[in-house]
Amino acid sequence: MCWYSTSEWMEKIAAKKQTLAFKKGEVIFKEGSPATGIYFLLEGIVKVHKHWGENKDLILHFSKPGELFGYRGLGDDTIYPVTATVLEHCTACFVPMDFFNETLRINHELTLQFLRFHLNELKYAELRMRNLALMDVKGRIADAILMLEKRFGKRDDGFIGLQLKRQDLAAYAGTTYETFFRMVNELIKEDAIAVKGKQFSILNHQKLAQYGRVDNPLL
Amino acid sequence: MCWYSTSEWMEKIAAKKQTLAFKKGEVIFKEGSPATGIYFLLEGIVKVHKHWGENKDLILHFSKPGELFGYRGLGDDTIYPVTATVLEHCTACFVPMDFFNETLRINHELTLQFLRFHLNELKYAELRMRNLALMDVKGRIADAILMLEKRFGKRDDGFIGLQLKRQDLAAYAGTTYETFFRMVNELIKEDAIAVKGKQFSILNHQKLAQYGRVDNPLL
DNA sequence: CGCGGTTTTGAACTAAGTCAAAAACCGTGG
DNA sequence: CCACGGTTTTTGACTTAGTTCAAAACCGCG
Repeated sequence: MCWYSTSEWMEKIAAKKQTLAFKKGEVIFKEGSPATGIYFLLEGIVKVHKHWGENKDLILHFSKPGELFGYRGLGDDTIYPVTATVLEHCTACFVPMDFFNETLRINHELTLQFLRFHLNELKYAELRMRNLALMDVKGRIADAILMLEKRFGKRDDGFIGLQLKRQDLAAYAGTTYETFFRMVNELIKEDAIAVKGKQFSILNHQKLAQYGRVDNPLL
Repeated sequence: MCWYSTSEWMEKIAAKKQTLAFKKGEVIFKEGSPATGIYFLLEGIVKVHKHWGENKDLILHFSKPGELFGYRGLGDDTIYPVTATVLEHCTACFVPMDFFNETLRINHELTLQFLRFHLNELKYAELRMRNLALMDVKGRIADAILMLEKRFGKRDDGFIGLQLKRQDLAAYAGTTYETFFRMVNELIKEDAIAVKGKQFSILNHQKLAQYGRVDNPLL
């Protein structure tokens, strides 16, 4: 996910531009509002999500320090197609759209890396499309948990290095709170995972992967 | 969708490289097989899809002449994450991966266009993710039909310029054949669309858009 | 004319969503 | 240290959208 890992560009940016702080629960930008720039996350966790109807939304992505978000505002129309909300207090460095576009025009290496990054994002998005359309809820939840461990690692005690509300986990798996809850219980009963408060840990990757799927690039 | 429209690159390619012909029903490349290159479609229609389980699959995209497909094989792993199957007899020009990558390395303008294209693809994929997760079937079918008209235009008699099997339409909307059928009946009864064999036409965009959604960039 | 593939319909079934209401948990301020 | 109010968590009962299965009817075509 770190397309820019070999790029010095980001460091330069981070040093030069102003950094902003956002507190838990704050909305950084909202679906439908004009896209003014992209953000480079220095600390904290952000969720990127899309909503539908009154109180439904689907979480597309959790961003962690060192990653970009808001780049979905680039492209043909300059409106954020997603909302970004702070899950854990964060600081981010804001890069105005013009500046970023200009940089892309000039820096071929960066453009290539950015392209590469998006190719992977696209693949992942399409994988999830299929999962949402064809896989059952249990499988999607299994995938969600595997993804979390992969992306946020696990601590010494085995629990995943990121604690989320069940509501958010459910919204990532594309299901309701209650259904999520029931499925998690089943997974616990089957000794596939263990849960303690907001902490999740995977006991049996094998079993979990049976529900989810092998060909997930994030696993 | 025509990211390359202003690029001369494609013409050069099409002139230089060999073109291949595929007949209806033929699989051009298959999910999981090594990605050898990308294709530039000259004639015909191709569906790009992902499968799951025995007999389920989700259609991600219909490609028409003048478009690329197979670029999803680019990126970190060089395995096609999708299958491409011919819907209407087609000819395509094959561009080996190495060559394409090399071109990207050299041609900055092309890279930028390609990036732009993918940003839009990503947005669209994420929009559809949300639709699959949160919208009901009727809405997704409405969207599918609107998308078809938008992308393939309508003929003089008002019918959409592409005829698909219901099976494929259902697979695009992420539902079963039978459900698709029933929903289409409802839409007909409500005078939102008209159907004649494989031909679909939209009678009331307004009504259709109510089920689907305004914020679809393809509409 | 008959055969293979669609289309159409009905009925049964089930996965998942919805609603509602305890129970547990948590910070915070007295 | 406890009580309080609000947010999560946990459960049960119910509803329903959508799938599945199975069997007609239909249609184009060799």
